[in-house]
Amino acid sequence: MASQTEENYLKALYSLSVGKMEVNISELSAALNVSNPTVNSMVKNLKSKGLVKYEKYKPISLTEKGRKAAALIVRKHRLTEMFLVEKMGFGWEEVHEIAEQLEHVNSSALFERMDELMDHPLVDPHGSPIPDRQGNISESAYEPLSKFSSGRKVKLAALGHSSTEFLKFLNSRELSLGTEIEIKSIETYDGSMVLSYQNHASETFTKAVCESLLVERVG
Amino acid sequence: MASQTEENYLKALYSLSVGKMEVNISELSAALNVSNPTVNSMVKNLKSKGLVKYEKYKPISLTEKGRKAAALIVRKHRLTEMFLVEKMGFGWEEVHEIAEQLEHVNSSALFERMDELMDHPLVDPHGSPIPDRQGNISESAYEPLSKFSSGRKVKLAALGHSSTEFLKFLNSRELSLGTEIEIKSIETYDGSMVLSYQNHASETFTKAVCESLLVERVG
DNA sequence: CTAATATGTTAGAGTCTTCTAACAAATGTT
DNA sequence: AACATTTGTTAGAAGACTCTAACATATTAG
Ligand SMILES: [Mn+2]
Ligand SMILES: [Mn+2]
Ligand SMILES: [Mn+2]
Ligand SMILES: [Mn+2]
Repeated sequence: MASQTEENYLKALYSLSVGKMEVNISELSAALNVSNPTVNSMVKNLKSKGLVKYEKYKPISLTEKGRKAAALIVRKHRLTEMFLVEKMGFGWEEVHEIAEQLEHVNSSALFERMDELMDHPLVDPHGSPIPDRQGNISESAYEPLSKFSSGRKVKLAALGHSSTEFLKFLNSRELSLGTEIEIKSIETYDGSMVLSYQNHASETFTKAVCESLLVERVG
Repeated sequence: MASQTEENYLKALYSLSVGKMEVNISELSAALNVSNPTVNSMVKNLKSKGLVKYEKYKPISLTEKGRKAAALIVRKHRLTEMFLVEKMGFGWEEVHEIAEQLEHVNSSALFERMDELMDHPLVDPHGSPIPDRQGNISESAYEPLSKFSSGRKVKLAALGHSSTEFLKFLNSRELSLGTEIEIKSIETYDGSMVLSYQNHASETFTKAVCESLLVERVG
């Protein structure tokens, strides 16, 4: 059984590994808000437990065992977030901090019950996929809105990141997952996009925002 | 903010203080499954934080601050147990271990939402009262079934203790909170009672069991 | 009241997680 | 290539929580 601290290291390593296959000591210390020497010693510890691959001065990667362990924590995190939104009425911007704690609860019964009560959801409230009981995850193939051109109709499917500030910003624009969006025009100077959706005829979003809006084609 | 470990000490101290006003080092170490010296040093630590009163070789008691802190953890524990039973379909014998972990989650929003979703329940699934937001608790005045005499009609209101084994035993006899019970007869030799309730015309319970069945008079 | 027993305390140490200071290796820049 | 910068490692220490062994005090029994 990994400690709560070890679990947080595994999960951070897992998130940082998306796309890339290897992670630096410094990236991990930044993500976890601890010093480099702290990460260095914890990585040695995780190596001794067969959870990470690591050689002095080389980047770190998860072993298959470590990847699975991390995915199962992510599963608990995302099931919790979805449960808080779907069954307890929280907003999508309120759930991450709570899930950060609940993900360490040791009770398969609790998370299996959440899963059942929600009819086995496939994604969390931010559109990120929920790993299955075996730790397998179907990485979603959505593309950033910024990749599309004027006139295109798309549907908001997920977010590139889910900071509270970003989520509150989207709330203020009444933009939520599943919303159908039409690209009215694109400003060539700074890449900002003018969008139309629901009862918003014309809302402008910066390029940075549009890169974090992951969408799928519609129609 | 008290650590999870400190919270468990406070809560144990709180439970052991019911009735009595003071608690021994040894009682506490037995309850928490740690050694006497461990408790000794933790008690000094809690004293330094103003949570307990303690002098060398004397029994321990909670300060008002400590009592309130403990009651608020008990509140989270019992709200969680009730939520797991009422909203997630767990049995009353399954929830204690999960609540033992969830009670340490730092999120007033989570527990307030549970409270709201259940319409501010007054007791947990074992009939124990839930302290209010201020840490006030209304100690219930139920009496053990063993105190009553033959012919008396009562209603099961709470349990003297809630070990998994006891709860499973009550499940096997289809006895749950709220059940109306009539005392058919009492065996003078060993104090065992023959009870009638619901579709059980005649069930015998030992004195020990009847002392843990807390009831209120009916009719 | 003394002796035996039970209970509580101190000392010293170990694990886990973290830090800072100092040093070493790798990388980037002229 | 030589120097400067970034990145990673080692050493040493601290705090939180736990233990065992040894000692001290309090309680109980004769
Ligand atoms: Mn999250
Ligand atoms: Mn976490
Ligand atoms: Mn309980
Ligand atoms: Mn607990």
